[in-house]
Amino acid sequence: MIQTTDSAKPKSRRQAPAQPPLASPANRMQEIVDVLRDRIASQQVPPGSKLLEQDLAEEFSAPRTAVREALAALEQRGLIQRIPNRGAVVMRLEMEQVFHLYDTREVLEGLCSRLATENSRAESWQDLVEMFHGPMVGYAENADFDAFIAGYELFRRRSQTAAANPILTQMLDSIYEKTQVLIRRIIILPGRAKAGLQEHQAVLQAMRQGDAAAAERLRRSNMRSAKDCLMRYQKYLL
Amino acid sequence: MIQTTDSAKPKSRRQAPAQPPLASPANRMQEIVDVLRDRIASQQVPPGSKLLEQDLAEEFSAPRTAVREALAALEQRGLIQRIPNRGAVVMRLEMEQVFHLYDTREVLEGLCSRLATENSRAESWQDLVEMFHGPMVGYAENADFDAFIAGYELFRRRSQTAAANPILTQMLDSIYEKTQVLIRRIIILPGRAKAGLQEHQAVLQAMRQGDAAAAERLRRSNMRSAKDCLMRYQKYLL
DNA sequence: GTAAACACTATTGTCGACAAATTTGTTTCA
DNA sequence: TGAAACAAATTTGTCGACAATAGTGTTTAC
Repeated sequence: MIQTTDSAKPKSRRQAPAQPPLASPANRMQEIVDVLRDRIASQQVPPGSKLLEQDLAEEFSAPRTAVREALAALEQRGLIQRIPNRGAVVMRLEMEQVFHLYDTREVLEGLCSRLATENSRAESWQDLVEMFHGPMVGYAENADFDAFIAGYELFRRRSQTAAANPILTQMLDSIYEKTQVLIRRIIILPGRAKAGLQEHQAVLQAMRQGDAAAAERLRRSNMRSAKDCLMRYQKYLL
Repeated sequence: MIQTTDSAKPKSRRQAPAQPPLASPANRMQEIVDVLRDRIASQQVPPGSKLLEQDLAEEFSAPRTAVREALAALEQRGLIQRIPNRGAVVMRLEMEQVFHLYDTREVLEGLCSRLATENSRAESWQDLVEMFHGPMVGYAENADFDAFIAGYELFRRRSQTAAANPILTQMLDSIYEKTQVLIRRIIILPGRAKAGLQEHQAVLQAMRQGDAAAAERLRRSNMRSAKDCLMRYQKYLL
């Protein structure tokens, strides 16, 4: 009933293909998940929207079963809510939940910055330091929020990659995909872009000096500051 | 195609049943997930075991589709690995991954202790303080590891409840269900039970005094200490 | 005219049959 | 004897049909 498959090859048999396909035919579902995830994160489909299995099946020209699996996956990720016999709606995030997300994100981002600093040569952050003291300053002053946010994202990606912790990455991603849309609303709040810029500069300086503890502390205070801003202006946001 | 369902009741219709059933008929699958989760976490089914859909379907007397959904859920939780056309095997955790789990857990547990302290009256921790200075001392000395671990779990549960952060709870749980089996191996390492006891006493003292920052710091150093112990003896563990 | 009872439609949930792929067993050939 | 080629059985993947449930519109009774 339960057999542990300790990989021992008693006989030389036909060996498995070096490249387990897993690309084209099998996971038609994963594509549906990804597309819906993006739509939800970017609010192309607004919170509260109903997701009809039939419609999605036609749109992706996939059987309803595949759509169903995709919806199950999105439910587990907390992006949609499914009520038995009533269907799936895009999760609506309450302010309280946003605060919970930010509290959690604070410590995870701190860890991410610390690990990234510990695992990299200090000089490897030089280009980001220059970016945040050069172009990013202009973006903030000119209110070019798209470019500004793109800078943030680059910093995030680089940090996550350097941190090299898949569990951490997964958890941070699961937070991002829920709060992504908030960034654009926070950044336009009075003084927030400038404050965020300075805080990022401070974090990067610590990383550039190889001071992992300081990087963690500063990144946390950065997140905390963003949350404070959010709390102060919450009436204008949701 | 996309209609936001703003809950407005234009007419007084038959209203939905006060208790959305969601208990008996609908989620036959959830039970399968829970059972399998427990078996995997407790290593009743060892890492590397193959999980056959047919067998599980018969055991739970459920259609194979339900089992399939359950397996998809377990895969997303990172408890099993599914290879297309080849089936599902219980995930085997490498030492490297364990370290990643512990790094992440460190900051999350720290947050948990801090929030728990902030949200509760300081006196509410009195009973746990007494437990960790009373019975738990005996369990550690007599090597009654079952009782000792039960004490740990009580502390965890109380902390999580007091922290009142669902996102945090979910993430910590997803770590627990992967490392649960390790606790029993760490606790028997030379000096670990005693060290763990003292560290918990310190955390609880901070919580008892309402010092949230200290609670976070001490809990983190507790986790770090457990990880160090794990690293030192890793040869004897995996 | 309002509200309950009924019928109809739309949508989700369940299930088994069939197809595709992999593994296992057997035979064949050097 | 051993490895390749073939055949059989097991296992996973896909799909559409049917059942069950919730939502909507209509009728009926008071």
